[in-house]
Amino acid sequence: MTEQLSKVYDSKTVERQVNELWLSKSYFHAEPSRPGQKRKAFTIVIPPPNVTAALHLGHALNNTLQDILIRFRRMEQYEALWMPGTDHAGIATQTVVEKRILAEEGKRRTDFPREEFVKRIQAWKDEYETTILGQLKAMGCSCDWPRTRFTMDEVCAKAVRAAFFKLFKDGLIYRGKRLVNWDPATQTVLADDEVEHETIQGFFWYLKYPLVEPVEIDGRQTEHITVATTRPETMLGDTAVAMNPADPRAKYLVGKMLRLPIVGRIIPIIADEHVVLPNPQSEDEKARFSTGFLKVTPAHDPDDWEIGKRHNLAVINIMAPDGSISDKYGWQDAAAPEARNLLGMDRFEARDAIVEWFRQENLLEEVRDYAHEVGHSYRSHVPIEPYLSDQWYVSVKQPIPNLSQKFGQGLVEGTDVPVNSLAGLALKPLLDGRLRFIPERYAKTYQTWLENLRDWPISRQLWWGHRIPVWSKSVRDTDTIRELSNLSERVHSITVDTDEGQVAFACVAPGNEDVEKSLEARGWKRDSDVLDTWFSSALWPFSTLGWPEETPALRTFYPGDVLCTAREIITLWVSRMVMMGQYCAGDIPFRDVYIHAMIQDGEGRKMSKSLGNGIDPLIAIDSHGADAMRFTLATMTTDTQDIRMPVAAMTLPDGRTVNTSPKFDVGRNFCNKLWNASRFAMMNLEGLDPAGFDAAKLDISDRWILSRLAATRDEVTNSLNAFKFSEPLGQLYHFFWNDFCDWYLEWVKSRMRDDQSKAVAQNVLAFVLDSTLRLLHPFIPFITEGIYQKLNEMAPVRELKGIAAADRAEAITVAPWPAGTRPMRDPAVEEQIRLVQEIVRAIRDLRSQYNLAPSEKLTASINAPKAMGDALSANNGLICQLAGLSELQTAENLPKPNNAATALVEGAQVYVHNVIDPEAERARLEKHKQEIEQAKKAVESKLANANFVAKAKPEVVAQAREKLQQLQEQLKAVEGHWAERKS
RNA sequence: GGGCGGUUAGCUCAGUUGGCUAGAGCGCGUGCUCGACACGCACGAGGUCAGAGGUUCAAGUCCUCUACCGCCCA
Repeated sequence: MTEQLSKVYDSKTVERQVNELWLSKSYFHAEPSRPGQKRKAFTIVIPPPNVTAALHLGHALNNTLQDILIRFRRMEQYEALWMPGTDHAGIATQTVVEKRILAEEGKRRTDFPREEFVKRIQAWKDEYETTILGQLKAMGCSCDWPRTRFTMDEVCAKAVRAAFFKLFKDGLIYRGKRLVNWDPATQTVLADDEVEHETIQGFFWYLKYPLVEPVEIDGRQTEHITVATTRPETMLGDTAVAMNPADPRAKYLVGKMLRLPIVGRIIPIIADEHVVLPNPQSEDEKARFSTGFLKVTPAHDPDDWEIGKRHNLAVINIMAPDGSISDKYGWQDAAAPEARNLLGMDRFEARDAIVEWFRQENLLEEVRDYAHEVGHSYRSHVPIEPYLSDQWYVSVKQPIPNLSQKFGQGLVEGTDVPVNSLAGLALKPLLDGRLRFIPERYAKTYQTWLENLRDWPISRQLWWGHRIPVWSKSVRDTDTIRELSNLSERVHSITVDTDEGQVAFACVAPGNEDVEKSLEARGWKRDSDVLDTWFSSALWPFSTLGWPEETPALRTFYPGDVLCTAREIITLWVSRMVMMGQYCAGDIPFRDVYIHAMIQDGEGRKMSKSLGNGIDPLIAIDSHGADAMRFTLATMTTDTQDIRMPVAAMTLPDGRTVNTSPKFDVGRNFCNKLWNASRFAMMNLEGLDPAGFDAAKLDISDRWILSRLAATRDEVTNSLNAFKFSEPLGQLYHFFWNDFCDWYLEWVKSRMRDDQSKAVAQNVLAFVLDSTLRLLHPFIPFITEGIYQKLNEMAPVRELKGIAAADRAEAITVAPWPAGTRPMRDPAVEEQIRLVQEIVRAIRDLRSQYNLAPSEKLTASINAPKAMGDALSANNGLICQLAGLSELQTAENLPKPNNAATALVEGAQVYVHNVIDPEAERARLEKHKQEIEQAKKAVESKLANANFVAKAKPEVVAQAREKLQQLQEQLKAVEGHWAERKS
């Protein structure tokens, strides 16, 4: 005899054993040679977690959902590839390591040579990559582990070089002087999406600027105009003051000159429609705060930059890269002592000093409280400084002529986005319906972003990342151009006018280290910046498969199928993958984008380190088990935006206090139930003989559970196809716990003691258990595999001869998804059992109401109409078994015995005999009567409404009539009994 | 400022195209230690579906407005 399942479900043991099995057998490996006529490929690429830190619960959710999808498809016999890996996360990782080294060693990045510092980050990456991959395995993620990639490994680096070169050659990469989002703390540029907007309680300062010559306005001598600003320190770089031409004062003032305080610079008053007209009564806050005069600082404000371009204003940068006031970066008229005093001050110090100066000079007219949005670095959290800087850009709306044949040309309808521009390549598939968001509403985020897309700044002043493969040299050196001319295929170059004259920039194609060396030997300098992290992330779906090489993996698994991610990176990441997928690999990288919810704590706050409300997946796995965690996460995944997960502290044996959630109990309880039900089933499978099965001998409970199984199988399959997660789990929960455990297993117990019925029951039991495990496997893979392995020992063949063939597998993870079993569906049987269940519940209710011990066998009878009575009589045994009856009689017009308690079930009256508590019975009947009367009144008034009868669908009216009749009968019965009791 | 989501039982959430007396899990109450499971079994209590108005024979569901909570973008 084989050993049974252990009595207690121990998640840790099962998870360890099962993981060993899976990994030793390489079940998750996807082989490019296998897909063909019969077998199709199915691909999901993991959103590569950042190597900055260990995974949190959001990752657990994200990866659980991906695993459910990939396991489902693998069981559906797709060649399913889940590509794993991690992301170097440039700025984020570098910042984390910088902070740690500063805290532990008191050293800054600049204290290290570049190579050495990068090595330190590499070490951090190695540590966290190991942690992360370990976490994913602990969660049960069925990734193709040997394929694991890292965005900076050799394979990905090659793709980055190839993609960059292609863009450069197509003229899509350019160097531009632009106002960028500058983070003075980390001293790097941030993309628009990396800027977080926070509302700040700040001030509007009203500064008076003197006119060079006083001006008479409507008879009044005017010596000053007043500008309002939230950032007074930028006034040092003002090169004009603008006013709206519609302002009545404009005709007197436009063209006049001002003397800029502190600096003494003479600047003009210009007319620009961008300026908001003052209006104290306006709804618009800006109009209420406006003076009508806008100081224009082109070097330090994006709007002013635009105004400056329109009016050809000078651009004066007054700050050093660290955000301090400086005359070394473009400010040349800092001669006045007041101005020189400010040099070297931090921007916020300078703000205070300048406001103070205005106050002392009586030029500070007013200070008003003002709440406004200020951009902050998502990394260092300091306010962003708009800053003038040379950066590399990718042109996103420029038509790419060599793609017009494949992708067409002209504009995407209703936009200024050319079809064959990068933005167009990403936008068009959505509009064509080839790219789909689930839930659909997120398509709008994607679409709007692409329609309003600005060029993508891709250089970052960091050390950790893909170094930009561009070398430069001044053209004044006469050799420069000649040096390039014989390298045409391996190098592409452009010439740019810079402050230092003409400079040649050469991009070297990948795999030409010799060229790089020879250029450097001749004085060419490699760009010291690295690429935006999202550049390599954008290539992830194909760089991981070996692009630009035409590898078998790339041919088989690209384009992929599903991307599963959070909504916050729809713009940053999803759109860029589509863009680059189209541009580099010629097709969209996936068809379906599933956007899942964000996990919040019980109060609806984001989980974060600073709030201390995060949950470590490994802690949840430790406290409840990986399957329990997955079950709970999946069951909470509906298509809402947020998931609330109450957080509770827990003390570990070692005394540490950590967070977990009572929500995981739901999953743990389910797993425990599954374990025990399986254990019970297997205890009864000894001597199972598939050959002895005879479909003709199925009893009604068998036919019922098979029908329910078939229905559940179809529902779950449909739900998963539609990217539902909570729904299929709910269906399985109900089927397994309510149908299978509460009813079928209870009924099967007695049949197991009877040799006549045992053979059939055993076969059905084994079959249903097997199918149930398979349906549950994508959600809770460990426990289902553990039980399946045992089932393979105990009952190697699970088939129902003539109904369902055996399709065994050595592991459930590679077992086929249960086949459609439509012939097993039997609505008539389901209806009969439903009725049986109603009767059983009614009797249990009476038992409970009259405090009859569960062990006490009762006698009952049922007065039911002929058809119903016949059905019930046929199932007498089932009712007696689960209602605890020793005797049950069912017939039409059966009189009510004395001392019986009554329950009404549809058209039938159920009598439980020898219950002697007339008082309680009368109260019950009274209550019942009221309920029925109330329901009856509702239906009656509906039917009394002529409009309802005339306009509602006929079947609805018929239904109402039927209902009324039933209620009338019930009322009659109840009234009869009630009267009886009363007498 | 623009966009999106939410508000249903004490809690966390379901509720398809409008149609039986609005469901589940947890929690709560009562009773169960009968040979799988107390992480369990049975039964039960608990809801003016945020508010107002409208469409309709019929509204949790569709429309309008309001309030509150939250997210994304500028």
